[in-house]
Amino acid sequence: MKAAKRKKLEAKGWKVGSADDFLGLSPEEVAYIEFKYALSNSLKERRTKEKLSQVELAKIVKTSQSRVAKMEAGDPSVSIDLLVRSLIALGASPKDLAKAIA
Amino acid sequence: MKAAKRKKLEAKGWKVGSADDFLGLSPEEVAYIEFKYALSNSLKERRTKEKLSQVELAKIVKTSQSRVAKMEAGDPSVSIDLLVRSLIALGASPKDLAKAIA
DNA sequence: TGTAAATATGTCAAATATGGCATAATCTAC
DNA sequence: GTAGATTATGCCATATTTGACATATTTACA
Repeated sequence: MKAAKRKKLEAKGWKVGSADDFLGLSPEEVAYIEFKYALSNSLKERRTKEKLSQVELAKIVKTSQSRVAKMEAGDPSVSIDLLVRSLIALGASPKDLAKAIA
Repeated sequence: MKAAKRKKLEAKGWKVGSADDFLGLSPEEVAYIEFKYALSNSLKERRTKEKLSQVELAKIVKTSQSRVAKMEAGDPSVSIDLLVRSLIALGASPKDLAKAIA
């Protein structure tokens, strides 16, 4: 992992370095983060395709606009659970979810 | 949803009825639960295929045997995050994950 | 059968995620 | 430009998830 990307992740609050404190994330950590990013992107895609604002989506998912923003930003404070529930609320099927992460 | 299955879910702690208090879960709730079950099953499959005990897997994932048991049981107290992290720790690729949930 | 390994279940304090709120930054038409 | 809408960021009290532990139950096999 490049130092620049690493810095960016650290600045965003990712806990980097539990496995290797200098060279970067472990493959497992990378895989996990990429999994989340994939869901984030899929969520943003779906929302914009439906021409919903974050406020409108927040209402549908019963959360707040700020949390929707954090979901789409891949903020480390948001769980995969919330991302999946939000995608489902937007009508994503299991196949859609599979396609998003594969 | 059948009353029997419903009772079983309720007994296990699923919050049933937020949408429709008698007839069952909302489609979104069902989709979410099925998503989790798919990951649970995939985890158990992988673990047994690798001939690992729950204790051994717990060590790999840095959790406890009891939590592994709950993961595999689809216990409502376990998050998708933990299931995904565990699957990744067992070597599941994004494709594997996609296949598990599709 | 007994008994040892494996798995399941219940509980809890600590860690993490949550919605909600305020406010800042950014975008969009006029 | 600037007003209004949208999105981003920071914070916090509450809620949920966590690993760990004890203990119960089931399984495998002599």
